[in-house]
Amino acid sequence: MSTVKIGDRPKWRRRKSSKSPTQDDNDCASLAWLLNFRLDQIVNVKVPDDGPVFRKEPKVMVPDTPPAPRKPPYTYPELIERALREKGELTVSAIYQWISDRFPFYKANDERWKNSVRHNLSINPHFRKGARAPQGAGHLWSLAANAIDLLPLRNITFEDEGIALEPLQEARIIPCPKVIVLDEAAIAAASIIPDQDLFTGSKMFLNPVSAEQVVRECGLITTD
DNA sequence: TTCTGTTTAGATGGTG
DNA sequence: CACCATCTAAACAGAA
Repeated sequence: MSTVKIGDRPKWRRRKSSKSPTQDDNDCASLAWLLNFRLDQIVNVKVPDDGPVFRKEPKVMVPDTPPAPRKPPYTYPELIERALREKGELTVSAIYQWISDRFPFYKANDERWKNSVRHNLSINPHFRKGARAPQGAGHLWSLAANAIDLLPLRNITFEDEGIALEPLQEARIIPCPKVIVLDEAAIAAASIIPDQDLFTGSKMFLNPVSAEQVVRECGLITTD
């Protein structure tokens, strides 16, 4: 498990641009370099991180700011999953709201964790994008039919954190059309079956595992 | 313009 | 050490 991040220390790192360098990037007058600049890497001085600032006097260290809320021990997929199990289906902004309401660590005006939430919604097959939201921007997100409960896998619960949770309702499951489920199975199968041609449907299996078998073995659900 | 959604890339920590 | 899961950052496109 990763243990970093928000609030631990700033990351003055910027991703290398995938674009070719522009004139501005090479221009000495550009201030873009400043974003990467850390004084403490150039000279031997201590640059305080973003954490609470401590006064030197009195002898007892007193934080100037109240202690920052501790990062909850849940991953983003776990947080999103719980929100969706509790509410059925939510827009992205409602997921933000659900998380920041329950976990002060995730401040409503912090863009960083929200980016991660969107990232997880996009890449995690646990989550399905449904119809457009009736009002507001974006779509309604819900749990995929084959989504399993993530938290029990780690033997933790939200109650461990003293978080007041509403009773779970039967999550609204977006039924996956069989073709989509089989696509996922085909992808899974492709990872264990060398030389399978997904496009031509070639049957040159080195290991005779069919997509249907993967569906069965992996517990994927088909909806006819 | 802002928000949403997708994608890519890199960092980090755990595990075998 | 390699691999994996996760987190974070960022670029970018499309919709409202």
